[in-house]
Amino acid sequence: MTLPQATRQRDAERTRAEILEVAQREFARNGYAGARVDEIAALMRTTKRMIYYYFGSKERLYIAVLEKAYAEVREVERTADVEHLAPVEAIRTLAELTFDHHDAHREFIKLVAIENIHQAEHIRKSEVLANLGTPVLDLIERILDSGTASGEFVTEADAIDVHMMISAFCFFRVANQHTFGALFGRDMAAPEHRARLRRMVGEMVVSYLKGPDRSA
Amino acid sequence: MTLPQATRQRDAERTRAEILEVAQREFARNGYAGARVDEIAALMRTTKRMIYYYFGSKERLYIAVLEKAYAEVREVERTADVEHLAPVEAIRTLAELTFDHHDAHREFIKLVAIENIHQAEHIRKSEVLANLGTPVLDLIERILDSGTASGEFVTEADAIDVHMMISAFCFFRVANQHTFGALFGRDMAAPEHRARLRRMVGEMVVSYLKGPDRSA
DNA sequence: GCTCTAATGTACGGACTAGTACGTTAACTG
DNA sequence: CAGTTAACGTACTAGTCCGTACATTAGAGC
Repeated sequence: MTLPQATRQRDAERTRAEILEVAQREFARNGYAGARVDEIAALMRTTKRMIYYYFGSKERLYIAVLEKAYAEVREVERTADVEHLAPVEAIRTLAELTFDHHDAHREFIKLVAIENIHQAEHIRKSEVLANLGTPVLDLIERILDSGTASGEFVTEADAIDVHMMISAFCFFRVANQHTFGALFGRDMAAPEHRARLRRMVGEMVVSYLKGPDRSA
Repeated sequence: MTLPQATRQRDAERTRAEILEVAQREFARNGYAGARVDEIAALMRTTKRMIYYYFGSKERLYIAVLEKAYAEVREVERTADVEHLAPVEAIRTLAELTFDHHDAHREFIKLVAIENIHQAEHIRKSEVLANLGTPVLDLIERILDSGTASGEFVTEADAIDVHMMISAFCFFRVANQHTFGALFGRDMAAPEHRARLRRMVGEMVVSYLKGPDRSA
């Protein structure tokens, strides 16, 4: 049989994938400037030569890592299934799923933080990422429309605002856990806090959208 | 007169201060690993030799930058005067002040983001920062107690949670503006969005604390 | 099996970068 | 105004790090 064997010694796909995987860890851990090409090579079965063979430069490797990470995240977003729920529960569930999602993709969070330090210059160099629409915005918009129509939501807010509010909470809890922990002595990643904060983000966005008119 | 003149050529205080100032810009712009000691020196009236004379190493310089930045921020927090307001307005105003504060200290925000990428290892090395209490927590606690006593706040939340919620929103808007802008085409720093988001953070925290029991 | 090329390994270069050895001078003290 | 020292400048080093020239081989197609 001439089918590609799992044990074959030369396998472009596999080598490329391994480089991306190891590189993501290294970049997430040390930032762009702090990441070492030699270190990435040392953690692989292959050599530094291959990194340049497949990606050309440290920067293009970094961009490839970003593209892969964003692609995976988008895939998860696409599978969020909350539209069968009533608006209040739909938006609460979406917030909690976003929370779980941030909780589960810490390396991605770090890459985003790193990219912001560099003012997103690498994302802007990538045609793939620059044109990456986000289906979650459409989803939020439909939920908001539905909630406004039924009168459950009274606060005027657009989908981007709501997405931002949810993301801010979830992102901060993961991205800033270290300085927050050092300064306030609270580990936001610990199970007991994690569970409470998860409920909090749902309550927060629902309360906000239901609006202030409670003394009516 | 032997008073130190503004034009004197040798002035330890002034040199030290200038190094810290330039270093803060350089670290905030490029991250810890990306910052160049030579570049800091090139942007000053003095030389690299002085950086090592006063701070000993790149890392100790970085820690000194962090300490100074945190000290300034704490000073601002200390001057927040909202306790004469009723609980709802107090917490709303505090949120908006926090918003303004983040808006005005972008370099500090970046330093915090950078420090989190390094898992706060430098903060933990600093005795000054490790023991930096935060008066804002006491303030929030008093507001919450007051609001709970008057029945205006029904949601159970502690001061750290509320502080986290506010900080997350304000921090994210500044820290993630670049990737957010690149992906969603919205500049959260633009004046029109800035003003709306400022109202949003106040509304958000007030709505959350007032709680869900509006259909009573 | 032979050939051709994609895939891989080795060894090194050139530029950069944190840190320092050594020398000098301004300014305070008495 | 002489002596002392804190403050400062120059020139260099040792090591690091991205990138590459050159050599080699596995495997696909004929």
